[in-house]
Amino acid sequence: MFAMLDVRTIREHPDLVKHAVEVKGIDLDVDALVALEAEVRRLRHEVDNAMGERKRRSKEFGRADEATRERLRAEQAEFDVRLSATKDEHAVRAAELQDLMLQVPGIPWDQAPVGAGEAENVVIKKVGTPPTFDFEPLDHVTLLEERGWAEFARARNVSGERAYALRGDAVLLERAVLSYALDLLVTRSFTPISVPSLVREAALVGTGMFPKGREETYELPADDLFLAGTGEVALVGLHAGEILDKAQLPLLYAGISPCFRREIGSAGRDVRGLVRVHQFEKVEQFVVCEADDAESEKWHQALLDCAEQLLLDLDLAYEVVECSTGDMGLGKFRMNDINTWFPSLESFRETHSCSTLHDWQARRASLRYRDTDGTIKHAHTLNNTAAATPRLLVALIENHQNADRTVTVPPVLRPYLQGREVL
RNA sequence: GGAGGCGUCGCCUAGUCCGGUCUAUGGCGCCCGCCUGCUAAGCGGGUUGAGGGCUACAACCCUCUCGCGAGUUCAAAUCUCGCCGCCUCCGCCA
Repeated sequence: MFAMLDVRTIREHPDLVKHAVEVKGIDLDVDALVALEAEVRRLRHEVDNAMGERKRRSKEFGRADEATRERLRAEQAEFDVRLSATKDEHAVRAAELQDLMLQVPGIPWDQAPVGAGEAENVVIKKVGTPPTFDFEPLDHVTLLEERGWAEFARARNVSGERAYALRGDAVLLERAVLSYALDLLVTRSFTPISVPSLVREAALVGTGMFPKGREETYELPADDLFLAGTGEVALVGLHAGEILDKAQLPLLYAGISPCFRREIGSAGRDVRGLVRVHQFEKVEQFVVCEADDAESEKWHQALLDCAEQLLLDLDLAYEVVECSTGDMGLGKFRMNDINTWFPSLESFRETHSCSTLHDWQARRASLRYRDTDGTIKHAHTLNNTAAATPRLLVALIENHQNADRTVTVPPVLRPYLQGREVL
């Protein structure tokens, strides 16, 4: 049974949910949900009692003689008609409830800026300065093409819009960034893990991607599978349905996987180059920790810090944004985007997104743990990008380009490129 | 793609052929208590999960839960079908 909030919480504190619905701009009738929940509970109770009755009758049948059995069979047939009618109604109403429950938002952080969307996000930190060039800098598409580092036209002939093929040093640089990100996380005790991109629907519902993000997701109907837009889907899915021991927490994963997004909602936007593509590589930070506000806050900061460290190491200017309630999405408690400077866009663009989901996602995926006192609780989950390429690659080559069309390699990446200082 | 085997309450396991006191057996582990200079052993009890009644998140009671779902039946761990997963072999293949 999926549930984003405990039904009890919704039942007993509908105002909390209503408030979340309002600030997140969600179309959901909480009163109707509460009423439906009561109805489902009533029907369930009715079914439970009838099942008990049926059980007793069945036992009586076993002890009865043949004449009595005939009578009991007849009675039971009549009884079953009513029981199955109630059962059917319960099933229908429970399914309706389920649909609504999947739309119940997580309660956002009380200090998150309230607003309808991205416009209300607040920049809370700026680090580094965008580079100034004493020559006319190129945008990444021109630079990549001049250096023979990418195929766009040819790739699009093969695979359609937003397709690309990296070539030569661009491939090596991409590999270097991803390797560096993975290694950075490993030094911080994250377990590197490669996860499937091909996932079942249940995994997408469990993460919270579905039902809302359905049209954003590639579907493979012949196999009842989907292409995940992020490694988070499989990372949550790995432990879905489990009851972990508290001693196993926190789980720290550095997940690596190809990611696929249809970009239906942004058709026509960023169609040039590598900023927004359908297929990309990502190293993802993912944490499962105990259900404690201070603990998940701690990990939120840790995930943010890893991403910031990476950008510092890559010598890129960035800003950290406190995302508004309308921008953060259905399940999130808190979201901080990190926007990195893109010279050709003359602006900061999202390269990382750090989210705390509290137990919202864990409830959906039924990811629980046994606490030291023996009680079973839903864990908290968090995630953040570590490095997503090729978008991050764009920032790297645009920011570090030189007048002679070479690109300076940040020192931390040189060990992954045979020590080369420029490409 | 083909053939076969298997999935029981943390782990292992009895039960499945011949449906009903299975409110699922036993062991290990774990928890509580007793005993005991300490520890171990021994003894007694507890130990799947979900929802509900009641409501103090205690006790007690009810329903569901033997991979998941549906079917047959008065009655399903047990019979039938579908799905999921694991194992073995054959074929094909990075």
